[in-house]
Amino acid sequence: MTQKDRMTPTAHFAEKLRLAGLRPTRQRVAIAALLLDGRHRHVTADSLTEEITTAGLHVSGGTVYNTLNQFTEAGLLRRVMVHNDYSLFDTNTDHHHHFYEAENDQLVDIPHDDVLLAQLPAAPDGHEIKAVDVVIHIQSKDS
Amino acid sequence: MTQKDRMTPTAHFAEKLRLAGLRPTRQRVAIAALLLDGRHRHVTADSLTEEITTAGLHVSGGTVYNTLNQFTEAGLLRRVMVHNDYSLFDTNTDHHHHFYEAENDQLVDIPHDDVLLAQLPAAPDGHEIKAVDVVIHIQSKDS
DNA sequence: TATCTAGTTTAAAATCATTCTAAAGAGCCT
DNA sequence: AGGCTCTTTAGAATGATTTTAAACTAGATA
Repeated sequence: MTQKDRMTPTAHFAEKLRLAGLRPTRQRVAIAALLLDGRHRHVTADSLTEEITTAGLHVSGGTVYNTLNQFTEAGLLRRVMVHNDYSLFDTNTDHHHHFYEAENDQLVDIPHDDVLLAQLPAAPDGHEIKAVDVVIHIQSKDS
Repeated sequence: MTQKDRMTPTAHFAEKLRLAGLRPTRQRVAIAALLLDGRHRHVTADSLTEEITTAGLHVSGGTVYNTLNQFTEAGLLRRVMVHNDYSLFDTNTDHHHHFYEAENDQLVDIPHDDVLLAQLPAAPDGHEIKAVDVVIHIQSKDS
């Protein structure tokens, strides 16, 4: 039985935040409990606010944005770039890619191994590769 | 000597727009002359407005946005998705990828052949692949 | 446990890229 | 030239995100 198993859910997420260098405030722990439970999904500031409300809680709009940015910065979330309308965050931080259907603004994960990058260019002088994002744009066959 | 060689620059771009299904208005021809001359680069609504001004012309803000969107829709430009701050357009519509350095908001083209996608997943049912975008995020080694 | 302080949260205002509006203008067909 | 539709215009509106300044709190210290 690990330490984690003995912790209350709150203590578990508080610890996770501390490890990520973030002070475990009430708001951050609440959001972590919603987003970092291992379920993989895509959220927006709006959808997260909705979840918070549904959970019977309240976190100000500014804090929702700040938290999403801080979690991303800390590597607890991943920002997905497919359009410029609003920010999308992925609770799956493992290396994987995405299908994106613009017409319905649908984002679907692609398992890591389904894309094989056989050859990559060297990073420009003085730079190193931080991440490789592959977005496959798709559309309905009949559209 | 081709037809194109005999045309005035304006007639050449007007023709290009017509072929793309866009009525060659004064504003669209002017923007086409700036962006579609074969030079590969990345522009924003702002940088384009600046170019227009430098050329001694004036096009309203709304029209700059509309034109950028219409050109993209028509396949004369390509939208590049690397951040959510503002829209970026690539005058190179050939298939190629990008390096992106977030720290300095630097976007660099990667020649088509420098990335080899050896394996791609099948598109979800009823869908087909429209485009595959690869963005390689880089950072300075010392940062 | 009371106190302190830096980091946080808050609601509201501010920002800023982009889109929309209604009126004036311009391709282009006859 | 006349007319019809598509465009352009300046300015207002939108909407996501950030900023503000004041109130609050986690965590360290006494």
